[in-house]
Amino acid sequence: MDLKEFLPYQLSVLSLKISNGIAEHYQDQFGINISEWRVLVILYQNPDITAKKIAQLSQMDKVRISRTVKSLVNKDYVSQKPHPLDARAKNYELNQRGRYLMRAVIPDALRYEENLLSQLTAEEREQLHHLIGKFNRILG
Amino acid sequence: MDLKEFLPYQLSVLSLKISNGIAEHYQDQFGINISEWRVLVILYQNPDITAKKIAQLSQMDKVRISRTVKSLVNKDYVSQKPHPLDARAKNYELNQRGRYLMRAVIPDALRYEENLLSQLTAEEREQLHHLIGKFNRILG
DNA sequence: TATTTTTTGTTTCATTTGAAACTAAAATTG
DNA sequence: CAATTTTAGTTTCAAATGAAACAAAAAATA
Repeated sequence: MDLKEFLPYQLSVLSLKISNGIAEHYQDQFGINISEWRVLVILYQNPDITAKKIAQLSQMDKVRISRTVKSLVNKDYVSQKPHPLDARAKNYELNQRGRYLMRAVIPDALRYEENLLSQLTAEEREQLHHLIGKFNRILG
Repeated sequence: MDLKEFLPYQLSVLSLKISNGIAEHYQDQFGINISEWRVLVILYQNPDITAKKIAQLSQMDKVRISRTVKSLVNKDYVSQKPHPLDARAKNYELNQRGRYLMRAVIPDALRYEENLLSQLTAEEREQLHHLIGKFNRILG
């Protein structure tokens, strides 16, 4: 039994390497963490949604969403308004500063991904894509 | 820009799914967490080593090693003795209970991995192995 | 309509984490 | 061989996390 050959271990190490690299980069360049980045992407594509919807779309826990949205409102990237039909909820959307930020961050993120993927052959990229899909189906 | 298609996001979700699944399983079945599991595997293969050596072999932080080893000693799976040449360090090894535990845990872990891998074709397994190696080389 | 149950979101609490500070010992240097 | 630097490991601190308890509103039920 060799830990280094054990698949779950390999995946965990790999994924940690990638997320830590990205987290550090976003923090340095834009002062946002991974949770904030994820919520920002969701809001970029889905204006005027509630925390619940953000949780669904991001696969993140509701406590984390609550805190992340609060932080993004404090940092003045996101604005909130009362939900028209449900007094418990609020609708969130990127404000001008938020949209401006995203126009800088997104190309940067895509470059990061592109840089990673560019070091694979077309065949390897295809295989990677296929395997991720397969694992997600297996793991539900 | 679709978060669900973004490679770092996909990898993070995938790896979290797998580690959480395993962590829960180990906790339920054996009362040990991922850190403990990793250190136990290392000690199974490397008797009489120091915390520093465990850190090197496991890729884990020294603070985490310090706490994990302490916990394993408290749970009476690991014994310690003074290092013959360095009074700062101790040598750790599995005791009888620890070896007994590992004889139960390791086949269980291998079954878990086996079950995951068995749902891939031989070709997919080969590709997976290749891609993990490649990513590790890319990411240093 | 009044009561109960469910849902949305926040807060509290305990746990995990690792950076930084620290202790003590070993190695190096003058 | 004293003084300094490095190393092994622990403790302290602050941040991140999520389960559980909570508040408030909506929905379901009687």
